[in-house]
Amino acid sequence: MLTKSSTELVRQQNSTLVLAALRRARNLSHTEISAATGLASATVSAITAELERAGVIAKAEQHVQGGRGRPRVLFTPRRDCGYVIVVRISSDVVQYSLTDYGGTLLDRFEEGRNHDQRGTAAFAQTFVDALERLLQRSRLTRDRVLAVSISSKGLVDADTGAARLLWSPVFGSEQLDFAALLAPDWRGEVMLNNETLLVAQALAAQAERAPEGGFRSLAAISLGHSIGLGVARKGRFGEMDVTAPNFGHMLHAPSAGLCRCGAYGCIEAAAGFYGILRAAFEVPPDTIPAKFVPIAEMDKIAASARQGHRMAGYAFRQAGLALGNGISRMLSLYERMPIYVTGPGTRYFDLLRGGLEEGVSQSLQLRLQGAPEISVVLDEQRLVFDGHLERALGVIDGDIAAAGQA
Amino acid sequence: MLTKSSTELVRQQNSTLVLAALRRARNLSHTEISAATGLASATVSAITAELERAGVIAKAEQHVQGGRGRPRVLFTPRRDCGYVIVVRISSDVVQYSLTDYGGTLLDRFEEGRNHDQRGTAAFAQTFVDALERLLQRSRLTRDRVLAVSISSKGLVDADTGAARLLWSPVFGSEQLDFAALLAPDWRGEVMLNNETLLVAQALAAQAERAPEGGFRSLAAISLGHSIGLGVARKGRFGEMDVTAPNFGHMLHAPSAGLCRCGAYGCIEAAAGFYGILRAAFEVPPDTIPAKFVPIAEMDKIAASARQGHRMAGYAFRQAGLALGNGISRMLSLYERMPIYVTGPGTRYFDLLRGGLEEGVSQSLQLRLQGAPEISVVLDEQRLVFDGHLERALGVIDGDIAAAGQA
DNA sequence: GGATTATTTCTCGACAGTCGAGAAAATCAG
DNA sequence: CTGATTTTCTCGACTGTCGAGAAATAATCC
Repeated sequence: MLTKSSTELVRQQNSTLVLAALRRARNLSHTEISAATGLASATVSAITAELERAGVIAKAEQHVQGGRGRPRVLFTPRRDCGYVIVVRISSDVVQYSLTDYGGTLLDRFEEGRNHDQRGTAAFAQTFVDALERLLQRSRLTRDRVLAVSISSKGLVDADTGAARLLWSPVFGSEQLDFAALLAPDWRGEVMLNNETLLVAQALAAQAERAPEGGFRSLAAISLGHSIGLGVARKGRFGEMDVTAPNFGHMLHAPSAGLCRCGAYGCIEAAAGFYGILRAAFEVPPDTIPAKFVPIAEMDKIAASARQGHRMAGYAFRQAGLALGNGISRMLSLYERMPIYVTGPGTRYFDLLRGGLEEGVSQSLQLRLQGAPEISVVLDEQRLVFDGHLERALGVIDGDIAAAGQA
Repeated sequence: MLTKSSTELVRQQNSTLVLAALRRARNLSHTEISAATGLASATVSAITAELERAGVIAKAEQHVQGGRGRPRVLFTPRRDCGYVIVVRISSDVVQYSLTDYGGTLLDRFEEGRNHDQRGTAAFAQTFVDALERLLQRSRLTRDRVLAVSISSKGLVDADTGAARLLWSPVFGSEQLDFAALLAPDWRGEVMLNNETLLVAQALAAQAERAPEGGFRSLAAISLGHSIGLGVARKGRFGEMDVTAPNFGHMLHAPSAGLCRCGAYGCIEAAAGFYGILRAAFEVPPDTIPAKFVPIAEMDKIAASARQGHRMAGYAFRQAGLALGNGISRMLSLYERMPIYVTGPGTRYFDLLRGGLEEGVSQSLQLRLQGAPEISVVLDEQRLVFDGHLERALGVIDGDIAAAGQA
C-alpha cells in the first residue's frame, strides 16, 4: 500500500535533492543548484534560505569569480553542522574514525581485538568506551554526533532502523544489537551494515557520478578468510538499493566440505582461505576449519601453485569454480551486471581466474547476454570507508530534510 | 538520483491512492475513502470530483442505507471506462480474455497452438487477428482497450515499457516484441510478464488484503514441463516489487544433465517433467530432452514410484533435491519467505517433498531463521489471470491519475 | 407530527509549496 | 560614468491539502 502524499513531503524531497547535489559538488551557486535539481530558481531560494536558517549550509565567504555579471555566491554544507563516527569491525582490529558533516576525516584510531574471544558483552563495553574516547579527543559531546555507522562481515538485520548483527565470523551467532546498546545516550542514527555492502555502495556511487552514466547495477565480491557479496541496483524510483545477500554461505556443492558456519558445502568452505588451505593440504573436508589463516601461509600455497604444484593449483581452481558457480547462480536470480572483486584474496586472482571463468560460464542467462565483466579493485578498506560516508551522510541529509518540517 | 517533486505529483499519487482503495473495495463512500487513504475529507471531495468529471468513477444510484444521518453515496469505478485484454500463452494453447475496467470477464476464447512450430512471424499474425476478433465479438474499438496484458513462460525483458520475450520454452531464443507488434494501431499499454511472476503477484495481493497483514515477501514456484519462479517483495516505499528470476535455468549441479536450453545442469533438467522422465527410465543424462511429456506419462511414473519402484522414486527424489537446493540458494540471496508451489507438477508433491525438504535444509540462513513454510496452491491458471488483472488495472489506474494532470 | 440527533457530504478560508517573470544587485567593459 | 551582462531575489499566480463548520438528510424521541 502506497502512502499518501502532501505538500510538506514535496518540500522534504526537494530539500534532500538540494542537499544531495550540494554534497556531490561540495559547493554550488544558486543557478547551479537550479540546473542540477531541475527546480525553479524561486524554489531554490526558498529551500536554501530554510537550510541556511537551520545552520546546515552556508554561503561561501569569497565570491571569487572572473565572470561578467553579478558574482555568484556559493552555498556549501557547514562542516560543523554535525559529526559522524565510523566503526569498521574486522576480525583482528576495530577502527574508529570521526568525520565532520562534510565527510573529512578528523580523527582515527584502531584497537586490536585479542583473539581470546571474550564474548559480545565485553566487546560492547570496549566499543562504547572507544566512542567516548573519540569524542573526548576532539572535545565533542554526544549530541553533536548525527550518526554512528558500523560495519562488520556477516549477516545483518535488513530492517530499516535495526542495527542487529545476526551472524558474523567474529562473534558467530551471538547477536549484537548496536541500536539497543547506544539507544539511551546517543540521539544520532545508529546503523550497521555488511562490509561488502558498503563496498558495493561506494562503487555504485562512483559509477553514478561517472560522466558516461547509465548505471543500472553492480556486484562487489570480497575474497578473504570469508566471502562477502554486495549488490547495488538502481530502484524503480531512481534510488540506490544495496543489499548484502548471504553469498558466502550459499550452498555450492556438498563436496565442498564443512564450513565455519556449521553447514556443509558453502561457497566459503571452498573459496575462503581456510577452504583453499584444506584442499591444498588434502585435509579431509569435514575437518573443523582453522580459526584463522595467516596471509603468509596463503602466500606460500600460492607460490607453490604458481610453481606448478598440483594440489595447490587444484585448491585455487576449486575455489574459483565455487565462486564462479555462485556468481552464475546469483546472476540467474538478479540480472547481468559487472562484478568487482576486492579483498585480500585478490592477490591470488591469477590462480582463481581459470576456475572462476569456467564456473561462471554455465548458464542460459550468460549464453543469452554474454559473460559479465569481472574486474579487480584494490584498496577495499578505502572503499568500505567511502561506503560508510556515502550511506551515513545520505541518511543524515534525509533526517535534516524531514526535521525541517517538524 | 531521485527526481524532483511538485504539487501536481502529490495530486497524482493521492489520486492513484483513491483509485486503488476503490478498486479493492468495489465501492466506497466519501468517508470510507477518507478513512482508507488517510486523506482529509476535503481532499477526497476534490479528487473524486475530478475523477467523476473524467468519467472514471461514478456515484452509485441507490443509496441503500439503514444508518441514521444523511445517506452515504457510494463511489464505484465505471466499468465502461475502458477494457483490458488478457492473453495467456501456454505451450499448447493461447487464451484470449476481455474484461472491463472493473475486472469482470466479458468474453474469452482459446486457440490451439499446432506443435509444428511455424515460427514467431506466423504466431504474430494469428495473435493480432485474435485480438481483432475479440474486439469484434464485443463490438468494441481498439481505442477503448486500455491495456493488453500478455503472459508466457520464459524470460522477459525487465525494462518498464518493454514487452520483449527474450527466451521461452515455446519459441526458444527467437525473440518476440509485442510492444513493437501493436505499436502503431493500439494506444493502450502493452505489457508482457512471466507467468509465475503473475502468480506471485496474485498471491501477494491476496496476502496484502488479508486482515492479519504484515506481508513482506513470498515466492511462487510453478512445477511442470519447465520450472518457473516469481518473487514478490514489498519495497522501501510500500510498493509491490515482483520479479521472475531465471530460476529454472539456474545451475543446480553438472550431474543434472543436458537441459532444453542447451546448458548442462539446470534445475529444470532435473526437476522439469522431461528431467524426471529421463531419470526414471535411466536415459543417459546428455540425451536431448523430449519436446513434450504427456501428463499421462508422468502419472504412470508417479504411480510406479508410489508402488515402490526404485528408479521412479529416485527420479522424483532427485527432482525434489534440485528444487530444494535451488530454493535454499534463492533464499540465501533474498531472505526467508514462504514458498507457494503451483502448476501441474503439484500432483506429485508427495513424491517430491522428501528430496525438497532435504535440499532446502542445507544453509546457514535456514538454521538461523528456520525452514521456510512451503505450501501447495492449486488452480494456477486462475492465479495467473488474477495476477494479470492486478497488474494491468494497477498500471491503468496510474495512467489515469497521470493523465488527469495533462 | 415536529423537534432533535446523528451522520455524511460539501464548501470555504488558511496554509504550504512551486513556478515564471521581472526587478534588483553587482560586476565588468568601454 | 554608463551600459551590458549575469546572478540573485521577490512577487503574484497557481495547485494542492487540511480543518472547521455549514448544509443535507434520515432515524429517533416525545
